[in-house]
Amino acid sequence: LADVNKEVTLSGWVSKIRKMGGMTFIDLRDRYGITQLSFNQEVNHELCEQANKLGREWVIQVTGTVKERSSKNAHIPTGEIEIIASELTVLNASKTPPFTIETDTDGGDDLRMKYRYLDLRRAAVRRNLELRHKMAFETRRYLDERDFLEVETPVLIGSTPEGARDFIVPSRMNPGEFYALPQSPQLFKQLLMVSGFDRYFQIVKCFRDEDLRADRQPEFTQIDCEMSFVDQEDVLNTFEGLTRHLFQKVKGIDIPGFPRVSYADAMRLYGSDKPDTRFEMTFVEMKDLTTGRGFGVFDSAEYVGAIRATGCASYTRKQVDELTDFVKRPQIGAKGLIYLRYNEDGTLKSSVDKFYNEDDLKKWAERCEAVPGDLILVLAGETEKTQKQLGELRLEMGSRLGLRDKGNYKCLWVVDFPLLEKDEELGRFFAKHHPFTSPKKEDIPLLDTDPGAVRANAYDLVINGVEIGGGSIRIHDSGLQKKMFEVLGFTEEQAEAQFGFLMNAFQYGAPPHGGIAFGLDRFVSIFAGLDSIRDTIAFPKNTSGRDVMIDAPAGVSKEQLDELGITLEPKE
RNA sequence: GGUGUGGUAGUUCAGUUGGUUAGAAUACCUGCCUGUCACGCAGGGGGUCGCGGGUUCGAGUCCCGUCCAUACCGCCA
Repeated sequence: LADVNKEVTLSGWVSKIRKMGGMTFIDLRDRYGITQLSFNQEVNHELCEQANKLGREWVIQVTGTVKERSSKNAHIPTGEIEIIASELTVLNASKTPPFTIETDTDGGDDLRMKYRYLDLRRAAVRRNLELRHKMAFETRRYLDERDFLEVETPVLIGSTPEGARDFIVPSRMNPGEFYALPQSPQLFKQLLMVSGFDRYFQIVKCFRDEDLRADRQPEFTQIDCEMSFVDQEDVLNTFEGLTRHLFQKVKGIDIPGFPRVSYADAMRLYGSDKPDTRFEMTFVEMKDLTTGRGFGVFDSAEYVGAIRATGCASYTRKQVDELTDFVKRPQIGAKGLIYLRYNEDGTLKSSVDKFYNEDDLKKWAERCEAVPGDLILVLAGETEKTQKQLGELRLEMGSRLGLRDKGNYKCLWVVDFPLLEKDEELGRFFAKHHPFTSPKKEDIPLLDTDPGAVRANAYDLVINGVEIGGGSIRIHDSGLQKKMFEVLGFTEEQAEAQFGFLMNAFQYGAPPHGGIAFGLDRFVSIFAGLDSIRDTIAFPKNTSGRDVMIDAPAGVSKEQLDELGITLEPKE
């Protein structure tokens, strides 16, 4: 409104045309929003006719005077003003786009990705990229103020067999040999610590050739950080600070200090190493209360666990059946679901009344701190599996009860991860984080006796049930590193061949160090309230790893293959 | 690799028990309309029902295969 009566020149795209007969209104869209242009037959007949000939998404330049509208639109920011056009230039015509360029577009995901350059014209998508920019910018500012140095690390590196599948790049100058794209700059950032860059960060593309999900892309961006002369507490404090800084500067939200939970407690209370702490509904162990009444399922179970759903005693048979079907889906894999209704009138009704009398059930309710109106859901079986299943059920109930509000942010550190994970099929241990993660000092003796019980100086940042980042304090002692490779089943030769350069470097005065990496795409999706990271990325891939816009990947010419010394087997 | 869901107009979708000429909304085109902003009104054009095979007098609909998309499981140190 401050610009009223000023003459302005605007350039942009024709978003909408409303022809009223004697008047024509055009919504002009540019990066900053929508402005209404007004044309009037009586005032300028020729210009109005010209405006009537425009089509959607034509690029135009308009000169005119800013006027206060006689009828205002309270729904849009520029709804009080319009431009009375005096000059109109068509800079470029446009084909009619295959979907509407609006916040509530009629285009499906498939089509939007094929015409991503049009999709990006939509304010809803553009805002995500603006948010991403702001988060990256504020990250750089926060880390710069704390003397972190951004250093670029190579993208063409060597393949390592540990961890995710590598993307492989053939080397023309070294026929038969291949680069790999980094899954993360892990080794390089540790080498930078040896070099004395005691605070490093990089906002960096990483690559993993694994199957995709809504929150997984083959190339994704990490805020990758490493610090020297620090312990776990320093790293946690620094990056809790970064997270709070981002919430403050980008979302305008003050988040209190992050609670911490050990991996063991997270599994015991939530059945997940990335619990959604926007709601409680923690697990209650029921094994001792449920054994010895002749109910075989519970008697034979290693674990019996319950959750209490507040106010759900009124659930119909159909609703309980839905929950039973939910936990019995193959992806979850429970055998069945036991319920106990604590009715409003104080009576108790369960699906196992045959085996348990009212006193028994009363004890269940007490253990769960249930009150009349509550519904108790019980799963039983092998401990680890059942906890995971109960965790899925907990999330489902949280969603059903509306306890997972996207605008409510709960941050959590999960700490004390196990160092190793046993692969039951191969019968050997793998590093849960990576092989350079340091064990807790007091657990080092267990490396020989009970490796599975060794806890690591490793931590994850979880926001609303999404793993946003993780890291660890690394091993900087070559003796301990050797021991670690031993436990992981590496021969000395294998360790030397794959990580020799790091082992060598560690012999030249490696400082104690540790770090963390945040998934920027996921971080942005949480801030934007999106379930998928796809719309936080300008040009994402679909679930088959394809870019449907440029149609990649695609075949290459025989000449290109010949230069690389690559021969393709004919498809069978 | 596995399980589920989906594929019909430019787009988003509906389509009954297998049965006449496959519909709606929106977009597009034409005309009318001087304060619209999801403008309105009247009219019009627009379909390889993903693809291949089968059952049947007859298939968008049923069966088999296949491709594509998507969510999840496996996988993702």
